[in-house]
Amino acid sequence: MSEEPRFPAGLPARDRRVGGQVQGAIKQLILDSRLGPGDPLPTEAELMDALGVSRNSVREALKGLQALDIVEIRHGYGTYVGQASLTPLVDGLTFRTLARHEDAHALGEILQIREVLEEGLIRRVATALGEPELDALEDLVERMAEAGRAGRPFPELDRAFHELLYRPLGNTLVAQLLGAFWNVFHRVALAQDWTEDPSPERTVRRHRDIVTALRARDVAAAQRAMADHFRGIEARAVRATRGVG
Amino acid sequence: MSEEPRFPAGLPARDRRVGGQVQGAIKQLILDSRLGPGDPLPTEAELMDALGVSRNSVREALKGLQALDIVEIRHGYGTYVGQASLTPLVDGLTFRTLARHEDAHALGEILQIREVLEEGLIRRVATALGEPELDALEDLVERMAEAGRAGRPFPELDRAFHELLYRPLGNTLVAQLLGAFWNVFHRVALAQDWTEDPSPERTVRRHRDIVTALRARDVAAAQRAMADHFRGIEARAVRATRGVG
DNA sequence: GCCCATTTGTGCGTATGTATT
DNA sequence: CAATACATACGCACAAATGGG
Repeated sequence: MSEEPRFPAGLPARDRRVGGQVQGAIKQLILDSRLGPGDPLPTEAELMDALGVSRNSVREALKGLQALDIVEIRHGYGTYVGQASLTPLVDGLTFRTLARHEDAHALGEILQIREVLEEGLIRRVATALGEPELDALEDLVERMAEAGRAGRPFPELDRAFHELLYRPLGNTLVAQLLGAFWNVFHRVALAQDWTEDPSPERTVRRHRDIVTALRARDVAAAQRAMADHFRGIEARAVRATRGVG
Repeated sequence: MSEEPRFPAGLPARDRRVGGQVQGAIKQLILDSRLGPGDPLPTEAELMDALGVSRNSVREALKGLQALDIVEIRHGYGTYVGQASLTPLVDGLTFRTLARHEDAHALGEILQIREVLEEGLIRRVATALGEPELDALEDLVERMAEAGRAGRPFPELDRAFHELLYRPLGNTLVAQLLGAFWNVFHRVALAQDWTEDPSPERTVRRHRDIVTALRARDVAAAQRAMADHFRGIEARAVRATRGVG
């Protein structure tokens, strides 16, 4: 077994895994250039010149970064720094949940994380919520009740409620994370049959209980209301999956 | 074949382009064929034939799926179904944290999520932990103390402690999620200067307090110990970032 | 409205690296 | 070691989209 140098003298030394190296180089370029979301990146031609690789390699690297929402590619216009959002997590988790053949357990895991997060967060946000925020939350509950009476589902209102609830924390990541889990959960649920809420008025009441507890500054009651809320979702989930299986 | 309506500009562009469609087709192929992690995928030639697109399009789509850990590409061997792990989240969050120019706030957000999660989880796991698990945790603490006395840092032991702690929950997602946040946090910290723990014995003691409280089946004390643990990390973080800024 | 330059998207051919048999 | 199968990389040509004159 000879340890001869792998690269002939006449050829430029090319690292293995050029694709991965190019991705790293582009990420480093963004960091070094202090570029923020929305800022334009060099064109593919400039990148292949700057990095000394072919256009295909540049494009494949950009495709990988696009999947991570690190870059954003606009056809016929240019490449830009992405938002680095949590959409890759949503895509990955939805696929993962759909691919594992026992959806019930996978959905239960997601649900438990949401529950732990929201139960802990509501305690932290309870004192930070002012009257205007509480009014806005109550308004959302009213619109939920309205939609429920009209027989319309209200996933957007539910989502908005939870997002608004934790806004005072100023933690943008936790909002996006909860949104991501919410997306995965409802997307997987949509891929199966159980989109209809069997008892909307119950769901509305649980949300109203949360607001009431918060208005009374009763942290423990708010936590209990949130736990009840998730117990309701859980019951819905096991009933649906049992019905399917 | 239905003609898709024009989407508003807000939608991510990759969902309506051919490249995105090829990604979706490959994902659907995996789901329809009931393939699991590690199973082989059709070769590039077969994919371009099956989907009616060129090799470049297939490769770019695969590169995107590889970034999401949905497929795994082995040079010269073949493409396989990936683990759908949370590595994309790690990559995305590390980049996001490094790209936002105020690392302190971004790290604080991650830390708060870890804290909320672990504080809620330890309550749920407290009753499920048996004597063997507690012994294993205590053993880890002993090895931490040993490493601390020898002046060696012990990030792996810290990581193992928290992973072992929540194993009885049987929630694989939460373990991976905590691991992902841990990775991001320490990777970003490594990209700056503050890798050294100023007071290892303090860190060891906080872990020991957690085990002690768990052994006494004192849930409230365990939660307090966990909160103290994170208070320590927080203090370390603000001190380091203040020193840098 | 049309044309045109720029930029990304797609397809094809070819050579090379890598792992299995 | 040779043959085979496959991914990796490069280069070129053309199509499609966008924005501006």
